[in-house]
Amino acid sequence: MLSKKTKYGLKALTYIARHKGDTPVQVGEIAKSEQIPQKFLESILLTLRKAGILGSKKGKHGGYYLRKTPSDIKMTEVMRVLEGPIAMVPCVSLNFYEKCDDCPDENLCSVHRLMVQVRDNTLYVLRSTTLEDLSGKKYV
Amino acid sequence: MLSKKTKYGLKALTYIARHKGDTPVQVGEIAKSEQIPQKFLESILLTLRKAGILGSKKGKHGGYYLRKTPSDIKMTEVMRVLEGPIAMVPCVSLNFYEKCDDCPDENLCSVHRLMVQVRDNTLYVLRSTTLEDLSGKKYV
DNA sequence: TGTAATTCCTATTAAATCGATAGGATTAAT
DNA sequence: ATTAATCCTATCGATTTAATAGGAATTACA
Repeated sequence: MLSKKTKYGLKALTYIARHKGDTPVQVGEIAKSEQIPQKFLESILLTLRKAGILGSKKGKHGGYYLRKTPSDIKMTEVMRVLEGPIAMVPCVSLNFYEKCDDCPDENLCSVHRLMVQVRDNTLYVLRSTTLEDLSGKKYV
Repeated sequence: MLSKKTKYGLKALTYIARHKGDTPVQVGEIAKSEQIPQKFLESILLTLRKAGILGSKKGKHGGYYLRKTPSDIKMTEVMRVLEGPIAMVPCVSLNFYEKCDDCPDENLCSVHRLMVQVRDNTLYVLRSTTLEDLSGKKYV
């Protein structure tokens, strides 16, 4: 299940990507427009900034902006920052690998092999989708 | 993240599918072999039985057996019973659909559209994989 | 220079979920 | 009867999630 954190984060990124002009976008504006609790959104954007996806300007007339052009922001990156591992089990995770306590041999584990398939298919989608795709009106 | 419930359930189903002979398989045997807490596994197999995937025989020499041949047990079915919706958000779920409170129009929601893609790819894998695939030695 | 507006940071909380355990009721074979 | 198994309900502790609270730091601008 996708966490609200990730959902809100994706919506906020989309909002910022659609924003015209070179002024940063304020949390309050996004929160209001997307119906997201402002304080919660603050912490999410902070996470995205620390991950290098967003930049920020403090003080009056401050706000957030993208550090890269939307077509360079892949969904794999965003999902890993907000949601964590893309794999459904740590033992098939590329970026957050962990061995299972139980499984003596991963290659013989039926669950492992199934989850590799799921991971590969999910990765394909997330790698080939960028923020530009999300923020466009059309979506193929 | 895949719950332990689902992971244990898949391992147990695989174990039962590999079992030779027409005697039912006992919880204790599976628990021991797969390193699963027995009481926890009991409740999982009960769930699978109520969902019609497993049958059971009570009393001495009792146990669990498959209600269908392994090649007829799709991963979509098992996952929905144990893990719940396959979709990452309720608003793109085929079997557990729920409208989002926020989103006024799903077709305009960037998250919705991304999650449809993820769902379709995951569904493809889970639909085309059966318990027979899991329990076979080889896996393509 | 002061005030308002904004991001930044840490801590806390309420609720939900997860993983597991407990204890016995029921059923069937011998 | 006795034994061995599934069946059922309830509970518990730990973790995670979603959100809130309160204020510190920074900046624009009158």
